[in-house]
Amino acid sequence: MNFCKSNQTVQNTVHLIRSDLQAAFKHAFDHVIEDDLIEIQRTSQIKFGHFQSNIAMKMAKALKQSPQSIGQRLIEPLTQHPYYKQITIAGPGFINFFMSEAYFNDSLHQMGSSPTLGIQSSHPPLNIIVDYSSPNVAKKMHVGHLRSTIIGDSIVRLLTFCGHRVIRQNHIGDWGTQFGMLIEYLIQNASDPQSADVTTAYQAAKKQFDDDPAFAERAKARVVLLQQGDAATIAIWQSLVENSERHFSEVYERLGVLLNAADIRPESYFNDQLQPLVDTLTQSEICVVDQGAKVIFLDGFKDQEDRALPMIIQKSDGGFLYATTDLAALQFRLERLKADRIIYCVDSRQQQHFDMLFAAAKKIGWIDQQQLEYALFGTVLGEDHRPFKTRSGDTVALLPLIDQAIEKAKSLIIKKHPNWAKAQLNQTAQSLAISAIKYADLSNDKIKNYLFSEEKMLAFDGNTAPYLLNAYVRIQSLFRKANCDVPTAMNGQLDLSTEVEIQLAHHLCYFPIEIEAIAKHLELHRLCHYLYQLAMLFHRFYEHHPILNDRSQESRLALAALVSRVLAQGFSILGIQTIDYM
RNA sequence: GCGUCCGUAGCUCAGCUGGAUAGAGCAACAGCCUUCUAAGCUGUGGGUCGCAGGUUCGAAUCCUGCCGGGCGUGCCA
Repeated sequence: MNFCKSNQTVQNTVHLIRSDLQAAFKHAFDHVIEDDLIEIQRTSQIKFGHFQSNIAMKMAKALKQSPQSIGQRLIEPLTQHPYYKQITIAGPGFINFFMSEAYFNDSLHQMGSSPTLGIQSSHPPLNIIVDYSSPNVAKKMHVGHLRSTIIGDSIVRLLTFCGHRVIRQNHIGDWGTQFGMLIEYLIQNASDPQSADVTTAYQAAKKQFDDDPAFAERAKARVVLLQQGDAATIAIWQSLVENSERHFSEVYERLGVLLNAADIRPESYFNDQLQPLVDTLTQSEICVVDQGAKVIFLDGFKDQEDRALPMIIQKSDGGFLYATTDLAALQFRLERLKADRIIYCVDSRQQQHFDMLFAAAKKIGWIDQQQLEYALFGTVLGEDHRPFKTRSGDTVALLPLIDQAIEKAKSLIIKKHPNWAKAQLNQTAQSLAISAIKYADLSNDKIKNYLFSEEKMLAFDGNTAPYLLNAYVRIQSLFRKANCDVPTAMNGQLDLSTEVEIQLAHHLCYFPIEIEAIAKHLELHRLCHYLYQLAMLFHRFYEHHPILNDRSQESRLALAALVSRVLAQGFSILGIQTIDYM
């Protein structure tokens, strides 16, 4: 399956080199080698040229010749194409290709004339479901929801950019026994469920549940009322849900993520389907009764005593579990939403649960060609390398965390621009802080735990949002000074002459290929790394070359314009807002 | 115990399907603003890639076994 396709000069050039090598091989050794045996890769260092092939080393044994002599015979007939500037044999036998200015001019021109920077939409588009964020009603969103929300949002943007039909699913936790005690507590204290501070109420309810047996009894009875659909109970529950959803919306809006009310498909949505689902699975003997519970046994899962560990889908008391809801949600996504690919953006601690879910779906026979996968992520750690908590040991709430980052950004901006108007200061600080939080998360390999450091994420040096945004801001400033804009500058004639310009061009050309690879494996940190290198190369270019009022102004502005577009496109995929001043 | 993930410079992290002398940033030291945003650029020092085997022309990368750490492991989510 193709998740994203790049089709432009670079890729055509890779094909060109490959087929040239193939022809040369046939000519020199009367031997046909298969396409996929000839890898063409980007060189590790600029002194080795722009592309390289290791085919001479691969074939040395079979041909009983040294890689160097094989390489030598291969490159002789290769030197004709105007895209090749120089071809050399080096090191243990690499064939290094140095590309010509014509190649870079053509590549950049083609990229610049494409509205999608050379990325071709996937045909046909796939229905891709991204399950992310998934906060719980009756709890404020906290740092534990941050990664799923940010990573999921970026995955949605990435796959949308690649031309897919992406369906967001926010599987919020709005059902379960805990609502019995919460509702009972609110009734007892005559609290308004629309406006109550649910986190505090929840904690108090839990405490009373543990300490007061009479309350616990009433809470349990309330669960039954809720499940039976008692009108008064449902009304309170509904208010609680609305209360929480307003809070979720506020967080999503402040973070600038795409999730909205229409993406919410809560646990309660599947309530009616749980019993029928269990019954069907029982009838087909996929689900069996074990120790009083209804379970599905799956190969390869063991408990602590090395016995088969089943997935429990109905408790011995008749209650359902999150495995049941997830199973029903999966069925819904496959059958009703016609999912081709489903991506669960969840904490890596849930891996086993989802392994079981996927295995169950296969056992039931729901899965044909569709792909179930997850974007697993590690824990957010504090500077002490322990899970990120407040000083008192509580989970860190999201809104105060965002506010704090904004304050920090403000103080940094004031140092540089003491005279900025309040509105500009606030707006820039907000953009910078949100970008910093997102970028810090996305730039780390998501499977690893990551260290949350406000200091580092807002640093102006290194692989941070401010550093990248600064490259963008510098370009916008250039265009203001030149009285020109990006689309106009894009039409300028390129005339690349220096090593730094060529390096920048070479890196730009790789954008579509990077995006293609990133979309396949959902490696967002790789996009960050790519953009970081682009920003670094641009800063170097900017520092070493005069741009305005230089005889190369037209060419250099065209180059800057393309950098601007690629940065902006990259930021857009990461969910980062561009700014024009900082 | 079993499963799973992680282990790369003092610190935070890259290293793509195996490829050349393992790369950035921070921190340390030394330079660069009468021209486009110095929130920048240039240079120096710093690594037994957890350990040991194996596969290979070639291993941080693949395989096996250890060591260390996180997480999960039957009716919570």
